[in-house]
Amino acid sequence: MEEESGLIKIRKDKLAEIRDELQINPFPYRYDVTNYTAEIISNFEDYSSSEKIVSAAGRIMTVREMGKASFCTIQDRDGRIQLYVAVNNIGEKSYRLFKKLDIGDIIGVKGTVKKTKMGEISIFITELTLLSKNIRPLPVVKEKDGEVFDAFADKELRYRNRHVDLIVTPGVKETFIKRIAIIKQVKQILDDKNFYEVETPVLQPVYGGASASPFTSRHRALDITLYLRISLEPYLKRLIVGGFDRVYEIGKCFRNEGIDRTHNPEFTMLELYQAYADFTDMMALTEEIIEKTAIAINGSTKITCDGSEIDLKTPWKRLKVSDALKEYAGLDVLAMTDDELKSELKNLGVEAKGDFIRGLAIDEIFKLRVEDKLVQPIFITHHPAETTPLCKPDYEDQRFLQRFELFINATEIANAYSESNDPIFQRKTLYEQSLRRAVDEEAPPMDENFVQAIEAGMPPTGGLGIGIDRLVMLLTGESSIRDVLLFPTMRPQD
RNA sequence: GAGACGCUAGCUCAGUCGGUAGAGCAACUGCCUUUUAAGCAGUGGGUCCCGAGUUCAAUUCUCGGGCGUCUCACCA
Repeated sequence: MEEESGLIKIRKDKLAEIRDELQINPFPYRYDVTNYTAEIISNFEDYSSSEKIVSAAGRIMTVREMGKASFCTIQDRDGRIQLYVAVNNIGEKSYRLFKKLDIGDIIGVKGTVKKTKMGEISIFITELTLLSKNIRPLPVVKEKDGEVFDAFADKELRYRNRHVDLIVTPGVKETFIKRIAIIKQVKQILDDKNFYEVETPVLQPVYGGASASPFTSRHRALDITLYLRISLEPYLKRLIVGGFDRVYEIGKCFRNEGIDRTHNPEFTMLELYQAYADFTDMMALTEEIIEKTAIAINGSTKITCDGSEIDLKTPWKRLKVSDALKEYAGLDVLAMTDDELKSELKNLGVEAKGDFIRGLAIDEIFKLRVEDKLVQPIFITHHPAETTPLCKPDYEDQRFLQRFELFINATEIANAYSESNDPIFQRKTLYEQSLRRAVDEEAPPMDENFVQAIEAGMPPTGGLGIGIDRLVMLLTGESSIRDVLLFPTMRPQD
């Protein structure tokens, strides 16, 4: 049992008084809510002139008690409204109840809507029903003229007690409602294009589709190790083979890595696969998804992130990795010898993992020299072939891939390929990748069943992955992934 | 992984050049029938993150630990 603070004891005593002295059930079963606070305020003229009886429910957020008449404010799903609570209007017993109520209690009220002398739209209540008694006090956050006083500001407490944060911190709930709307909008765009939304296994005997350490679990009855997926790719491609010509999934992926401003161990990915398409189709689709969603959510393609003004208006710039290195770092990597690349890496302080691999070296230099300069939306294309085994080489130059990454605000937002569908090539590249486990523990193991699926014949396919959390960060202007995750991963206390 | 910073009342914070601590809000009691960061008067509330060391004495100094925030690095 947690040790009890005095404040909780006092509230428990009040709870008992409400039950025993007033003979009121503090936790009744239901309440007929016919009005939301925001809706009452927007319909004020109608409701006040017709003297309509409104019925609303919400949590008490402020109380101003004055003898025999008082004011308080309740908060419901998307707004607040002031209540005028007078003993003449609700009677002695209800007023005695009101005096025992606290900030944080949930009540139902009925009454008419009027403006007070000070001009604030209020429900002049005639009926008060306690719906739930709070016994653990909430932080009391006050506001005047948009200025917030005594904010619930400790981020650790906010993340560990998100339920409290959602109640008392202005704007938090709105961010998550935006997140919901963003996902809904993205799905709408894909559904309109006849994509099937599917669900694939989270628990997998073999993981793949990315280079990352997995979380490991154990199935007892089967006595096998199962991994939490690190990407959606391997199973979605099996569905393309299976004849679902357009599929997508928005779901959690898990990577056993560090936590920072842009990384959480579990995060939400959108991956989609479209048969008969290539990476240029994926570029067009990416532009459409993000531009349309931005307009649907913010009414504009302009956003502000970490102080940068960014315009998501399409079309976006496209630049090959090698050209980006020329433009942003002054390096002509195509003309550089291996030794020159090695020395550049050394200058950047990178230690080689295993044998020198030219393509990986170029990719590494790109990340360190170019990525943080990519603020406006840009498709970076034609990565070195060695960076992924799952993508088709470009027909013009087999050293590079038909791949792009979308960068916005110096962060990778999307990644897409013309998917590899040559089974001979695929078996070879995946096998070679599995050998890299000797020097790179994040290289995934061989997935024989996946290769057999490709051997069954996969149509030419374009694939696209979008980090949903990062997209939400962009469109809400949040700079930490924790602020767009309802319950970010935290180390437990104690 | 590195560095900086933080942890004191329910919340936001101050403070103690080493002598076990304060404010505002919240809470409690009283007054108040149009308030809105309501007001007025009064009252209570603390393992000062944990442990060790130094000291007559540690919340304060030193060391170690925990947790977090931020920045950097890593994470196709």
